[in-house]
Amino acid sequence: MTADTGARPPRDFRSLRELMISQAVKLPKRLQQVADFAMHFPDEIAFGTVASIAERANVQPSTLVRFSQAIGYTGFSELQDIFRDRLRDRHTSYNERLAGLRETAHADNPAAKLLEGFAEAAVRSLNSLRERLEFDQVAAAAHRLAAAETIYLIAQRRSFPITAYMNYALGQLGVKTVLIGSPVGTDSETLEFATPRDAAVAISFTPYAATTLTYVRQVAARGVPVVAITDSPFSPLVPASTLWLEVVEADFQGFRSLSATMALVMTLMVIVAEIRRETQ
Amino acid sequence: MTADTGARPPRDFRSLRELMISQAVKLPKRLQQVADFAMHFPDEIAFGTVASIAERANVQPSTLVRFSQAIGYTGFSELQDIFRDRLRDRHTSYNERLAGLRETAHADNPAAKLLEGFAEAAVRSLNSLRERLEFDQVAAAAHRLAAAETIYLIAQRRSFPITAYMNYALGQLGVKTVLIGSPVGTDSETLEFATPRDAAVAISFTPYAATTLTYVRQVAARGVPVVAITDSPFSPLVPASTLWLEVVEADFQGFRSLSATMALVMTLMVIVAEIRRETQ
DNA sequence: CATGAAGTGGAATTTTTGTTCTACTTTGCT
DNA sequence: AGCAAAGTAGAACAAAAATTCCACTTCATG
Repeated sequence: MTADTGARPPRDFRSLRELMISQAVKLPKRLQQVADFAMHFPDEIAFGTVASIAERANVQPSTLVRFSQAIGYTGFSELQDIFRDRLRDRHTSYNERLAGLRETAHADNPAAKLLEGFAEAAVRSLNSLRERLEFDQVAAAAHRLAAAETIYLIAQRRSFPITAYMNYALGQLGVKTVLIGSPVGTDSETLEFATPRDAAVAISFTPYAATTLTYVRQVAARGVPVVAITDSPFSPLVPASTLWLEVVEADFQGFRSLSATMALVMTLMVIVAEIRRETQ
Repeated sequence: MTADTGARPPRDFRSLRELMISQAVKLPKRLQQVADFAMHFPDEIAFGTVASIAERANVQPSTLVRFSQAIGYTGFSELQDIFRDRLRDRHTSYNERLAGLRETAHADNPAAKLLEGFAEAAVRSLNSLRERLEFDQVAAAAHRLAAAETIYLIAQRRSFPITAYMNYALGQLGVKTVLIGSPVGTDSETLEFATPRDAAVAISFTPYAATTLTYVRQVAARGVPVVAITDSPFSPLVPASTLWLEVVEADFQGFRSLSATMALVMTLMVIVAEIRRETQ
């Protein structure tokens, strides 16, 4: 064993990078060459094989293993994991570090840990939405909804709060809505009043609530345009709807965030209100 | 060979995604399951091994290979390359893209700007909560609620979705709740059943809904412990409640985020459930 | 410049991984 | 209901990978 300090090796890319740059451990020529290569082409380390990387770095395969061990890992694969994690949840890495800092601060406080988890899941969901949302579809959905006389809001269980909020907010904006999911149990009858001049918004995530799907099919059969908000192209809502938007919420401890969906419907509602104002 | 169209398979992630969504090739159940998984956890495909992915997706290793071949690749590795390439050129420019894409590409896109605003407000709210929340108070609140026979949930207007969510989630956790704010108009009578052995959660932000305050005073007068969630020490809810938690939500275009409050109540609910489990 | 320790290259070995094959199950059709 | 076709699970196999090992080279030191 060469430069092994006995200390534990870095668990994340950031500190591994620090270590390599600082040269706290003086590495022999070939190993230093590997370090340089790794900092220069981190993706190569993440995706390559020992053989392929060795070739590109003009080094023997065994050198890569020795390098990994010199830093303190048991083998090359462990080192590679660090490089892969870095690419895994690209946008979470920053937040995770923040979380790590906080965790040490309130290490023994379960409430702090939980809040951190939920907040982190929410932020992750929001970032993924920012990156992946198809804004054309949002605009198309908004036009559909703006043209509707009445907007029927369909959601059950954990998605119900979203439609409850839409019901309130759209009311404030002067848009006529009907909130499905009332405890009165007359939802199906209520939906019989919907016409093709109206529209519906349906929200459902895995595992898709059966009644939501039933209602969507009911109104779709009546020719009512349906905007679905769901979490996968393979959601049963997709084939039943006119138009759909994808939101994937991260979860923590089995509780799925609602933040991204909330942000999406807020966006949608504001655009609907704007179109209404323009076309009046 | 199954659904192989003979056509050449996609060379980049984007078109592969399209293909899977469009269902141009109708896939059998297990292969569809793989497609679903791949779209949900693309990173898993990029870094995992056939065995590890198969396990996570609840599928046999051979299914992954058949899936790849059904799309037109010669084997799994070719498919995996697509997923890896996607991460390769993403990360390098992620920060630039974040800054650049949003401002240049969507410069004229109102939907993107709105979403950006709402997402940003949500993140800001969450961060402020993380920094400022008094975790001791959360623990105290959780103990009060855990000791309650029934938890009454009081909120109106824009806060109602929060209690609607709590009603659902606490139900899942086996905690008995009563959701105030039903359209039936019998809320005040319902609250007459509350006793000091119960508890209430009241949520209200500026401008404080009058009925929420009325209800809080009503139950407080009956000796029911009240946990208030509000946005200022000067909120009228504070003097009327046993215990209060502060959440300040940022807003954008007049729409206040609900993300921080959501994260807070999730935290609270999990702790309540934990205490219940321990003391039973 | 002799000598031991550290470093290195390349082949040998072991482990992991992707792929193929076959018996069995499900599905769709008459 | 019966039968062919399509789909699937799981083990067997082949390929490719990581790791180890050992002979050889370089370097520092007295």
